[in-house]
Amino acid sequence: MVNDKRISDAVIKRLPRYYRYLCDLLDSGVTRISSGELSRRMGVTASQIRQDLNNFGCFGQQGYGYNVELLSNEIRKILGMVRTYNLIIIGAGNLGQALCNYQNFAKRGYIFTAMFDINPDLIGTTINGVKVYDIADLRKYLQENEVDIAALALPRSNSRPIVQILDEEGIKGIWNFSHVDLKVSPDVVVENVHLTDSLMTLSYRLNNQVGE
Amino acid sequence: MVNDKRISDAVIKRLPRYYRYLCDLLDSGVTRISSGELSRRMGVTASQIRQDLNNFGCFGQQGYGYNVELLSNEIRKILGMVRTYNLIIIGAGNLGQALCNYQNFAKRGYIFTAMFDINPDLIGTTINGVKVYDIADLRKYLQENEVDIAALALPRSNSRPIVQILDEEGIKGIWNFSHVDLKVSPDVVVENVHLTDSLMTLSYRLNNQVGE
DNA sequence: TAGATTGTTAATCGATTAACAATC
DNA sequence: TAGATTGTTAATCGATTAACAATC
Repeated sequence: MVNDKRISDAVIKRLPRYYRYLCDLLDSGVTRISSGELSRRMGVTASQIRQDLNNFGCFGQQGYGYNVELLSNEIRKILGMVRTYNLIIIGAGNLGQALCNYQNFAKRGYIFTAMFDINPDLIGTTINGVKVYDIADLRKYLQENEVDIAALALPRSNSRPIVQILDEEGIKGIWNFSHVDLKVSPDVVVENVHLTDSLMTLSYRLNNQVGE
Repeated sequence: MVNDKRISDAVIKRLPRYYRYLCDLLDSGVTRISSGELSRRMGVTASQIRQDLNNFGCFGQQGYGYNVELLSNEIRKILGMVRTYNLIIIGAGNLGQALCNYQNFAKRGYIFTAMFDINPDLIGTTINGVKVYDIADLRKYLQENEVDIAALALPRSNSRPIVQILDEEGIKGIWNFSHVDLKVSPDVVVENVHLTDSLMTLSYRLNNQVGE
């Protein structure tokens, strides 16, 4: 894909939701949908749906709407879900294990290939078929294996040196669950999941009764 | 607080990050900070920081900047972190257990008081001091106990009837980890954490090398 | 063909940034 | 006092919504 005008983050963040609705429609046997009908179901404007999609191509047909299967496939392509990704998990604690045990990721092509921890009791064990390595072997592992994404599921206090190793060994993406902003090379993609921040936002809205 | 002009979601979402930086500053013994210096550290504009804060009050002083402790306290108040919240976790699987075991939430006043599951092997057990109840007893529990927030950590297929019970029994907030959009009364606050969506966004950016 | 619905341009709305008077 | 920095207004930028010609 040639780099046309840069696509805004707001649009990208909406794509997975479109994809989810389209998959649901497909499952319930709906073959075509108009932006108007989809807008009613999703609670967004039809204009926005059409604008968003037209950032990537013309997937609809005047007078008909969108073919659900075709459109869902297109979005899958746009999101890069037409290949598999190798993920490692740094931190084999509760969260790391939860991620590793969650079956839906593998279904969509996100494959956990290794976990790393500092705790000797965990090193050498296997979680959902994934081996837990000594964190000391992280660099070696990265040099010998193809890794796309590292999920950071460790306390923020330990993340700095780990992130440096990941960066130096050319990691492409970091899925960051540790409660700190990462400093990495500009070509490393970081996706933050700050659970504490999310909970704070929730409690703000609880007290200022925004509702929905 | 009187309902002035409605404060935008974008602003609210940035508050926890300000709060995090301010706490870090406090920990490292910094007592005052200007919007200019904070903007350099956080990588946002000073204008934005001042605009954001002035939605809630005048916390700074010309020629001086902001008192770190005072400002962090103000933001804590704004976010509603000056009281405790009772949370229950629906779904005592890996994710539910991970949430329950994470110590940082309790530190900030988010207290897990009960878990619920459908699995007989889990019911009656205790995780990090929190008892796992039969999901069949959810309604009764809600009627007999003060619950502020329910964390939904269960498969999407099971969420519908559970959400209805929560709604009917007057839950105030739902922290939704299940991969589906909830239909609830307009006064129930929903905060979504869609991990799969987050991973899709990451893989999009991986393929379209946005970097940072 | 007539009706429906897209793709796309134009209008509106809101959020971010810049500028600067007020003031500590 | 002079320098620094806020709070706030004005300018800019970008995102959302509305409108409609094109066309299936």
